[in-house]
Amino acid sequence: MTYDFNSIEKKWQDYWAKNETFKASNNSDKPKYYVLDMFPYPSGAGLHVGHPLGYIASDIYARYKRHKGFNVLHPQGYDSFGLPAEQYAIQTGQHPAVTTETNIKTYRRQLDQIGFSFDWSREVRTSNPEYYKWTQWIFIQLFESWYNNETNKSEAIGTLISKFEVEGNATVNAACDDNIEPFTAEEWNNYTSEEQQSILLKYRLTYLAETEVNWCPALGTVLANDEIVNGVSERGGHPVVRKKMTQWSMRISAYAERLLQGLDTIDWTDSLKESQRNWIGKSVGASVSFNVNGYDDIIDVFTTRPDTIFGVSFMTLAPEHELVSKITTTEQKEAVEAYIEKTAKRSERDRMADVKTISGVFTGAYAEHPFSKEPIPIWIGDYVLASYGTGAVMAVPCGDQRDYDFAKHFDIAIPNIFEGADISEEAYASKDNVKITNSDFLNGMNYKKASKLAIYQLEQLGQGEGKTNYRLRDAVFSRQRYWGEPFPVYYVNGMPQMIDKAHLPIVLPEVEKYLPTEEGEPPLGRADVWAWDTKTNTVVSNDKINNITIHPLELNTMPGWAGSSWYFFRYMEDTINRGDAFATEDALKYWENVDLYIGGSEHATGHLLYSRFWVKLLKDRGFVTVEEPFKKLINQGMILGTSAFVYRIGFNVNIQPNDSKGVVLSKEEKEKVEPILEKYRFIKNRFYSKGLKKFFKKRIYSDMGSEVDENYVTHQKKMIEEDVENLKNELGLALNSFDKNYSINFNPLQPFSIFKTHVKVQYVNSSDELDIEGLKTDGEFGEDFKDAEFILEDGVYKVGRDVEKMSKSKYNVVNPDQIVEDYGADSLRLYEMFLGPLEQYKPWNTAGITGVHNFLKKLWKLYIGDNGLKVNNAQPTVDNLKTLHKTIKKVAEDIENFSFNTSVSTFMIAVNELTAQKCTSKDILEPLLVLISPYAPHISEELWDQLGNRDSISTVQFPIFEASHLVESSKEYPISFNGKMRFTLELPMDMSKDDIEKTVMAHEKTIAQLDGRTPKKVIVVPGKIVNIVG
RNA sequence: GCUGAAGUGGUGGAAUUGGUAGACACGUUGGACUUAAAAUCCAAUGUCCAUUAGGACGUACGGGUUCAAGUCCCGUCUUCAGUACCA
Repeated sequence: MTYDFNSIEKKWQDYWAKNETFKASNNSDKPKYYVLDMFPYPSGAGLHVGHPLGYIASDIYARYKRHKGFNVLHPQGYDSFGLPAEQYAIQTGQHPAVTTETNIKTYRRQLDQIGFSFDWSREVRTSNPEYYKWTQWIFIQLFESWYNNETNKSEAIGTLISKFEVEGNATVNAACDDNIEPFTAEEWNNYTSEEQQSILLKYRLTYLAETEVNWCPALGTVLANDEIVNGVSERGGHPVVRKKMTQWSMRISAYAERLLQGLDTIDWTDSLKESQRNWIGKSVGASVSFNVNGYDDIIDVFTTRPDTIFGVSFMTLAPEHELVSKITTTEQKEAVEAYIEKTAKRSERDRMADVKTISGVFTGAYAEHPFSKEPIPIWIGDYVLASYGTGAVMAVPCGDQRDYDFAKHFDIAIPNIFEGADISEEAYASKDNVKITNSDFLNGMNYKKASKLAIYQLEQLGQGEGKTNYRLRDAVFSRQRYWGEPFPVYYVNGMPQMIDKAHLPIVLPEVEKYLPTEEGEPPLGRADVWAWDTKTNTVVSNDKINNITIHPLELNTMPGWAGSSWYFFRYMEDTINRGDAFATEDALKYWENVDLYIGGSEHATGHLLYSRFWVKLLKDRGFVTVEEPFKKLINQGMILGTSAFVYRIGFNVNIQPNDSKGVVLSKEEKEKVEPILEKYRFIKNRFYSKGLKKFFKKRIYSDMGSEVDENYVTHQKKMIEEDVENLKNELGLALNSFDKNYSINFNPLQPFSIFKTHVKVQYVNSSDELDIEGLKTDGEFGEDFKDAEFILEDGVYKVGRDVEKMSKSKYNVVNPDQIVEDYGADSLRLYEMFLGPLEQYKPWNTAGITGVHNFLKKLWKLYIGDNGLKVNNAQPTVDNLKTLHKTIKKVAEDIENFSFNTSVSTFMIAVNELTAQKCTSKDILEPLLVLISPYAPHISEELWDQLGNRDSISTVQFPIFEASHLVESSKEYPISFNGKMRFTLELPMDMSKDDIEKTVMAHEKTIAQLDGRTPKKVIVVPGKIVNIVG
């Protein structure tokens, strides 16, 4: 019997599905363990070998935990709202729900064939109305909440209204908009309903506000900060501009401190926590108010260095600052306006890219120093960002490099307030090891003391206070897209109203086209049936809108992160109970939160921050009991593709007039010559093998002279002679017809250009040799290679290789389907783990899979011989037991440490040893299968079955390690001389230090090594090493 | 610039508290089996010197601590990732 992996894997996958082997129970005596993968977006391209990496790791862990006696929840689902399906819909007119369904089918088939132990009965899809009903419900909860800074948690909006009714807003300490006017209880009670609603919006955790958003014209939508990379959109790389729009926002900033503090309670990687800390960007300092001379206005600034208050020599406002136009003097008006116009034109991207250029204008106005009462000139400059802090800074050039550069550039005074600091070249930016001077009452103090006192004195003046600032901005929540969750919102007189929970879900309407309307409204603006009837509580036709009982519905949809911010709770609930709640109290109580979460690090500041925010809100409002969604998180590294390249060349030719005057070609002449030059600049149809590339690095053979070796010249000559001749002939013909004399010159430094083109990795074997015929007949490349000529080296065409991200456009994608068919899912699983540490980025190389595949064949042969099962009840030998228990120990440690690559090696060693030992003992081979089963479940189930077991191996107890089997009676001691190992010597384990020394010193090899010298010292570490010094 | 991670054979990688560097694989070379191929099995494989015995060098680079350093300390370089006028 041979190892027929295809039928074995099919058999067990069917068995697991039929018996619901991995269905989790919400009622169990066993301890719970929740293992979760970041759920995939089902793209049209299907899975490539990089995708399952994390799933395999989490599956091994889940299966291990089952062996360890845990009730394991290991679900999977789809993040099925998203841009690609919508883009596809725009192009083809196909409904995104249809393509999404097709893609999910492909994903499911691909996932199933890898043998994951998912509980599919709990699947979720964010685009299913029964799911997004609850996303809409959570949105309503956010709307119905405000953040009370006194209790440091969110409360129902009703508690805020009660306060307003009794005390007004003076005593309320809430996370809210900063432009709220104070009002009394009486005023509140006299406001119209609309005025009240408008005020409440400024307190709600999700609110409608006109915000500056990142508008991406190419995508026709708004993007969140984390969806922009280097000033362009993450998807597609389109430019992004600032634009004011009325949008739903999430008041995540209310949770900044708790999001920061919470990081200390969770087991995530340091780099991930650091990313979130940076994103939250807490800075502690003070706010200081400067009076503007001649006006009633004040300028508030935030500073982290209140101790340097006496070092202020100017102030800088962002060009967008609201006071600029008011305080600018007539003399400076023109310059200021010109500057504002100039900076407004510069895109955010330009401003970010160009950090070096210093620019700014004096407004002519002065502020008053709070202590010295000296006048301080007020400047504007675009190095101050309107969106951070108050959009104004107190500039302390001696202590801040940007202020320093600005002062130097505009020749503003740089007073030194640091004792003994040299500020002739740059600012002294460090807080440490320096005392304040020239600063009145702060003289002689260090940073800490001076800051404290400065804040105290500012408070006495009523011109400042201690303050903490966060970089974290509120998150824009509206998207001008079709394929996302509709908001459960309609508008009465422009004021948003929530639809009652009882009427959810509000289902995405049908539209004819998935594009924005001609008026620039989002795609939902095209829906004909998209109005809310408050009498019948149904969605009705738009033409019925009367703005009395029937109102327009919200046209935006929610962003991608809405559905993914809470899906981990949905899995906790069995499908049957999902109607009444997003998850029942019992389910939430039992599963609590995710014990292990595995996914990519690209979600560091998006999904992983927003989920934490929503969970904290749900906790505050009493819907869940946990403060954090993911206890432990591991980032799997990306599997990279090894791209293959073929090479083409071209000539860099110049045409020069023979007279020295350097007359250029006339227009007509140029027209004649250009096409010829173009033809040879890139010789399209000829491909050179990689090794021949080097012959094109240097000069053309004809002007090489004798300095170059024979080989070089002959090679190059052979290959390009014809081309050069043709080029010269064709050009010569053209040039001869001209009046002037021209000559053809190859660019002396770089006569050739080398071009590389991606080719499909499928046509390249493990020795980098290209299957030319396969490539030529590949339809996908069209005519590109059909008539091409391939110049070989040593009889073959060698491609160049480079490691890049796996992507369809780079032709380096490896599909797992083919691998599963050729080697089996168990081989794929083992190999993905064997590649290297989970967290690391690593290139894929299919050739190596034969190693793990051979291992599985050897494993099979250990159990099954030509005449069937070899396993018997033989008494295990000491060596058998040693091998087994060594393996148990190592594998258990590896899994706990997520070091899956090393356990695969351990299995190989174990099987190699047991094969050599000719082990047939069931007592050894049965537990070995349990060890291997999390990694290679199909073969393990099959052999387990053949050993006569009736039930699945999946919940069999993990073998128990017994140290007694590893106790050695002797040790192969390395004997080193001056730290260098020279030979080994087997000595009894219980031999004393002195005896070891005596035995070693008496050994002939020691004597030979020493060659008559007397050692200075002999180090003996029993059980470890002997080192002879001297 | 800042923050974080990393740098080990031809390749992926191993070495858990400082104690035999290169486990386990891939690849390569040679051999066995076969009419042949595939599959399988055996052997060699860090570099250099040497017929052998053996020796020298060797974990990015330069120093240091130690009987002993891939591992600890100081400095430098390179790569990758994140972030960036954040006051």
